Amino acid sequence: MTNATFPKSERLSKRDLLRNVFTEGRGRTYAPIRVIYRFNEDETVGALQVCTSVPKRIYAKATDRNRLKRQLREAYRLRKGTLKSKLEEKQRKMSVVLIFIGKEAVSFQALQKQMDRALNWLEGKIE
RNA sequence: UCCACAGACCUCUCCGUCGCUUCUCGCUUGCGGGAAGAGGAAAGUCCGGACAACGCAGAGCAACUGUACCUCCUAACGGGAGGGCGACACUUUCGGGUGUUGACAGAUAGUGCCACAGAAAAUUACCGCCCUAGCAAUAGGGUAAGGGUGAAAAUGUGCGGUAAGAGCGCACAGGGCUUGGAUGUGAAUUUGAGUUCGGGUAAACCUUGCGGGUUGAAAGAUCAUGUAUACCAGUCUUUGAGAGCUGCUCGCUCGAAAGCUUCGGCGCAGAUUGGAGGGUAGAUCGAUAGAACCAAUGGGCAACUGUUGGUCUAGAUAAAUGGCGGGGCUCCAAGGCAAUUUAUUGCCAAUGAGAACAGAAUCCGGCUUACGGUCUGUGGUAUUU
RNA sequence: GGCUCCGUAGUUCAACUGGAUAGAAUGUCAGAUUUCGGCUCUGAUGGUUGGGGGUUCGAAUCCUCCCGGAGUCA
Repeated sequence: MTNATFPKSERLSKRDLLRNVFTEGRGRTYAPIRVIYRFNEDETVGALQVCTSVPKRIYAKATDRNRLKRQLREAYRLRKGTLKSKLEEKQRKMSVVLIFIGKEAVSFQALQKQMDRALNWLEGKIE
């Protein structure tokens, strides 16, 4: 597995980029995970930036939201290698938002399986 | 055994591995090593502070707002400790004791309100009783004993007294106010004298004592980018103009609202010229060593605190504690083994779970609310020996 | 993170500053009218006044603690 880290530079935190993803991005849903992505030409950021989110409307307690975000981030971190290397190969930049929209928590194995399918779909979009 | 209350403690642990945040060391400057990394409530934002900006000539009154038995603790508090008084419960050898609890100043400073019912809800007169006038019906007056109403009815009982009655007088009992003595730092307790008998409501207005400038870290400071309608200075023009989460502010005249008195200072707005650099987005500081924690010892009934020694204990900014594998421990328990009282006790234990409430956001002291477990103490209850 | 405000039938609003059965419209249901339906008329239905505790003789109203919702501040 190549480079399974998740430093701060790979997190989507700039306000303009985040707003653009939600207004102009394209998305698809894989079981409990909603994926939204958008290509960008910002020169100050790296090739791939990701933001995780859990809606407050479904999970009212902060502890539940924190735990789901950690699991979502962990599943992404372990499987993102091929997507990132392909982006660097094709000289493209991508912003991604991962939203947990399930009504109840699922096991980590099931989450990871759906994450694989979502990342494969994103790889297919790089052309 | 169960229930209630009070107090103390804990919030699984260890190893490996892949990652996250901060600090630190090393060098090859983006990698490696090391250290640390959520709570008792981090919550609600209900109080009190620290800190910051703005305001402030000084002072008094008013207004607004909070608070309210006493003493102490504390940086401060509406918090806490101890005490007083009242209420309730239990108990009693009827002296009291124990426990729980109270927004516990003033209703004898004033104003208001007290529905329905009732004669009357606070200078009361419907029935009744009594007196006078009258043949009588009735009229005038006296009265608060009796009647019923209501949440609440003019202190209660007895005797005297009277036309009938009435604290009108007296005795006993009870309450209020003023005042003297004793005890106590004080609230207060106890006792003597005088006076008095005036319903409730202040979580109605209010009165009295004490306190409060306003706004809050999205406060505020700095940097880079960079330019206004904002700011400063000069000149000219005009009489009304701008601002506001702050007791709105300002020279003269008039007028409406904005609180007053003494007193100090000062023109406002528009145009234009020059200076200067606002907003937006970002970074850094604020910002983590403190009214800190732990231990020993001294003081105090206690809250708390003095001294000495030791420790460094989260600082993130879309927001850091997670994933996987293994061991231990605890709990639930299918089932197995042994013993006998044949339905109980003891031992072993696959599998499963590691919980409940819940995630720091400037920081402290409290309060309130949510909630799992262990231990100790007190009280109650039932059972067995 | 701070500050401010609100909560009454299924829905939209009342209830005169504490006074008794919490009222009106609309909705729903039933009946009448109509060949049938609508409109119309009549009647009924529906509330732990967001929840708990307190003050008071009495609370939707006053006080306090929670719960839920909304607005606002760079």
